Amino acid sequence: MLSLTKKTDYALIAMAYLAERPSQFCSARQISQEYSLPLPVLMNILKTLNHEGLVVSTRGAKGGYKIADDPAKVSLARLIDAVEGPIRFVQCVGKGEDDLCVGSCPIRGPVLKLHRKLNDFLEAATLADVVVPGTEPASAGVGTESGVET
Amino acid sequence: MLSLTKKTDYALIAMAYLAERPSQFCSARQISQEYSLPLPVLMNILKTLNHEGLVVSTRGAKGGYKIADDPAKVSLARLIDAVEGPIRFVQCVGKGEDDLCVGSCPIRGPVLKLHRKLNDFLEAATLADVVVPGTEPASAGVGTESGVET
DNA sequence: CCATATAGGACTCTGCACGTACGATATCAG
DNA sequence: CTGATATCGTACGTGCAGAGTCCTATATGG
Repeated sequence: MLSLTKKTDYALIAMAYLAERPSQFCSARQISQEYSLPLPVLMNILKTLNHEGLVVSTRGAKGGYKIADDPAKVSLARLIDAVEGPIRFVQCVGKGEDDLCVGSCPIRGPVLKLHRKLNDFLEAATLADVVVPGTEPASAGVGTESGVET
Repeated sequence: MLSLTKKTDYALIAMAYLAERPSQFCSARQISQEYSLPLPVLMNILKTLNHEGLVVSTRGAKGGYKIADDPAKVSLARLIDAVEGPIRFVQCVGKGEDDLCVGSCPIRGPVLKLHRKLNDFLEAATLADVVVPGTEPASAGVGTESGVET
């Protein structure tokens, strides 16, 4: 349904937390308590992030995680890709020989363009856009300020 | 995982098919045979599209579906919303009192902005962009005008 | 009347998101 | 050295949504 999973939510929160403390190691417990996230889940996510190189880890007592790169250099696309796997706006993006797209699919080309647009959008949006409250992420000239409720 | 479902794929194909034949009624069987889609599924989708007012239907022999509006006026957001329900880039968009966002969520505001950007992007992209091959789909302030060319 | 087509359900099956659990390993404090 | 704390790796279980099927009713054309 065109939504990110909770994993990405958690990952975003954790990365935001770490981005604000770039010089210290923070334990998963810290973050989970701060935002009431289920600890085991968060640990799994941090493990993944570590494995993908988005954070660095230190084991043992006083260990924890630290952000690996400058938040301004971490695109949302990379984060999502790390946590959820490759982004595929439509099914037949990465294959080329999808069962639907065997030469007869009339919407393949344009939809691919849309996919790239979305991808570029997520590439351009960085962690810094999410962390810093005042920042306008990628020219937000859209005035849709009304009624987000329901 | 940030992807559209097959329903949307099918709906897009069906709508594209109907958009190219705006003056005649086409049966679900026609479309399903043309693109090798499972007929019952396609019928379900067309039923939904009809219910949402995106197509008009005629029952009985020689019946079928016809596109309801000008393809240029049908946004992808509307189509997706019709088929898959409300678009929610992140979990806590439509509620305001999500379990995660009880005042302490540090990424809520910026993420909401991202959500709106994505939404506007899908609002701006229309069926015509998908149907007509040469059209540039929706340069709708999503930023990143990196010339993505096939 | 009969064939064809949609209308509108209910229904099953499967995969993934989500959360849990356990043992192993590495570091710090005493 | 020993114990406490933390990550590491992996495996398991549950619940829900996506994907597809089936059935009956209804309307139209021949």
